[in-house]
Amino acid sequence: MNLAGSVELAAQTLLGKLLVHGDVTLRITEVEAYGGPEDSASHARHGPTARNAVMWGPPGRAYLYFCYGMHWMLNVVTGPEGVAMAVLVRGAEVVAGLDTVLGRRKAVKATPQLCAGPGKVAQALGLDGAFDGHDLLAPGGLELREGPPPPRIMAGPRLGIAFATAEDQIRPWRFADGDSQAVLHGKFLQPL
DNA sequence: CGCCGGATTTAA
DNA sequence: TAAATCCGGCGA
Repeated sequence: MNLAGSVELAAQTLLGKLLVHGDVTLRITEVEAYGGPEDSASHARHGPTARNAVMWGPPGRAYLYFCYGMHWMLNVVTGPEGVAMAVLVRGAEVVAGLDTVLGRRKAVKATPQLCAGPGKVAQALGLDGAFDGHDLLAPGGLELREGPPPPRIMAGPRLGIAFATAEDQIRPWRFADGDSQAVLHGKFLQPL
């Protein structure tokens, strides 16, 4: 899969791809692109630090970070090595391992929103900081695999980035599978 | 070294 | 609508 181009195209490419960890397989339904030379919403905006160092590494690695004191967020690093780009996985559908996911999510039954939300995705896959820097393209552990691309892609502004410049807040770098229910706030999206 | 605030979720 | 909850980044 092509993760080396622009981060917004890489984000669209990741829609429909599969995340596999143990007996759990998720299909990506919602993503957001971050990074590039000038993106005031990106964790890379202040340069490399111990936390975001993986963003400058080769594409196909996982970037895990802890947020709001309680949630882990899964990103897929994209772009050429030396350029900080990453795609936040915001939503997914359970393809396999539902019982494991229900246990981790502390849910009784499956709903379309079971893994709709970045914190939910990482929790469903059983991820934490130990997976930061993990190679998603190599076999073993957490893997990113090919999957059917969505027939329709929706796009809109990214969420939760009030600290960014107005220009970057408007930038339509959030993408979703137009036919999936595992997408939050679908009303703010329009066909790509 | 201390403060500010965050790429969120959940329940009331 | 607010609380939970903690660490990274920045300024002093």
